[in-house]
Amino acid sequence: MGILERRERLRKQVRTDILKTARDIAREEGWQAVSIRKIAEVIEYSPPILYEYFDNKDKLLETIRNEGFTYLHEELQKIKTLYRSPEKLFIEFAQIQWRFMLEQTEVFQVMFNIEGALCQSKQAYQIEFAMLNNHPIWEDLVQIRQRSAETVSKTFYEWWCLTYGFLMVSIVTQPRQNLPSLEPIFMESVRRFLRGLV
Amino acid sequence: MGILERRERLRKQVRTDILKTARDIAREEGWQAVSIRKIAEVIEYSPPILYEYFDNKDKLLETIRNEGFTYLHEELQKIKTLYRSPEKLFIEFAQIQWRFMLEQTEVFQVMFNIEGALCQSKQAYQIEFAMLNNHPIWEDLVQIRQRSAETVSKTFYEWWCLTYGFLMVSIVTQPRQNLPSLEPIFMESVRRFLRGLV
DNA sequence: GTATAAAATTTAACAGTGTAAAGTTTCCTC
DNA sequence: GAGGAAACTTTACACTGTTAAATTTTATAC
Repeated sequence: MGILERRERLRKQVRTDILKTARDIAREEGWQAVSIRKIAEVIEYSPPILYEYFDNKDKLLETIRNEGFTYLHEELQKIKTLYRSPEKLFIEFAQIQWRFMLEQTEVFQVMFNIEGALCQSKQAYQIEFAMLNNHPIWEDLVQIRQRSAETVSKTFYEWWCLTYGFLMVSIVTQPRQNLPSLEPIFMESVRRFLRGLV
Repeated sequence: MGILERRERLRKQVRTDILKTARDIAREEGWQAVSIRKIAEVIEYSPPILYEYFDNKDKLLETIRNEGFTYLHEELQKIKTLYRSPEKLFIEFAQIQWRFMLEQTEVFQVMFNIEGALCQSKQAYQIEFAMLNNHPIWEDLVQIRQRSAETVSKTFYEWWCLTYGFLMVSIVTQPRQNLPSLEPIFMESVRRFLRGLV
């Protein structure tokens, strides 16, 4: 009896449709324009159906946020096998972060609660910083800085703030067409930071 | 006839009351909880009265944002007379930025559209970056870096992103009670940046 | 002091929001 | 085909920003 499986497939499809629609509306009109009713209209269901898939709007955004962080972790894992030099790895990852912000701006906005995106749950950040010990980029940081674990932990936070902070400021304060011209400046900041570490 | 003047005084008072109330609610419950009706209730007027003072909610937030930037500019002007060394000046200003974020968190949130605060008008940023040429901190940056105007302009943007970016990331991702412990890390980032400039 | 004009303020309304409860339809099993 | 469960919709509530119309308060002229 493939009925249950078919139902399960459909459920999964609707779920991803909801997430995609939310991102689409956010991309077109900004997060302040994303409403349960609008999503429902696009996926051609009545609004309460969304609550069969997500407890509330906040959990929906939390899912998008988590998917964003997951994507970046995966990208980092990929390039970890390509670059042996820690410096190269950091620089490459900074480029990935920049591209991510440009191409999936609306996801980035949810990840850091900017520009009208608001996800009250801060669980993702706790996980992010709790991962410190087995964070994909962590061991490389140890390689560059031959210091105590605490020092490296601090440096990791500095790195986090430098990269994501630069992206946040840029996306919030700069008009879209300006962003590409700012990438070299971002990369120079990253390189300067890495140089300052030795 | 002091009638008109009394009216004008009262108008000014109500206006500042509106701004203060908005900040108060934001401080207590977050910006997503700030509504025209709630502000009206606190200042004991009916909601439409607020539109006699601000065109719309966005302009109200814009005012709070502008006051935030103005405050920081003034603080910078003050310390400019105290410190002759550019490095010292930058470090001191970074400390002022940190204090400002801690003590006027809700204003900082509006300034950078984070955590539910959303002011669509981006005029303040345009002004901020247009001021580049006569920005209070600008001339000191030239002193440290003996380079072309373009290079210094880039470095100014890097500085902006480093400081405000660090604050943004910290305020969004960290629980309140963690923030004080992060100030030294912030200051170290700032010092490392300045060291990297020479 | 009262009538009149102007200014100040409120009430009512519209179209939108997230979300819960109740009602309805569709589907699957026996 | 009947019974029951699953899927889905309708309705409702308490909010939101904002506008137009109605009302009250105030200041001036007689």
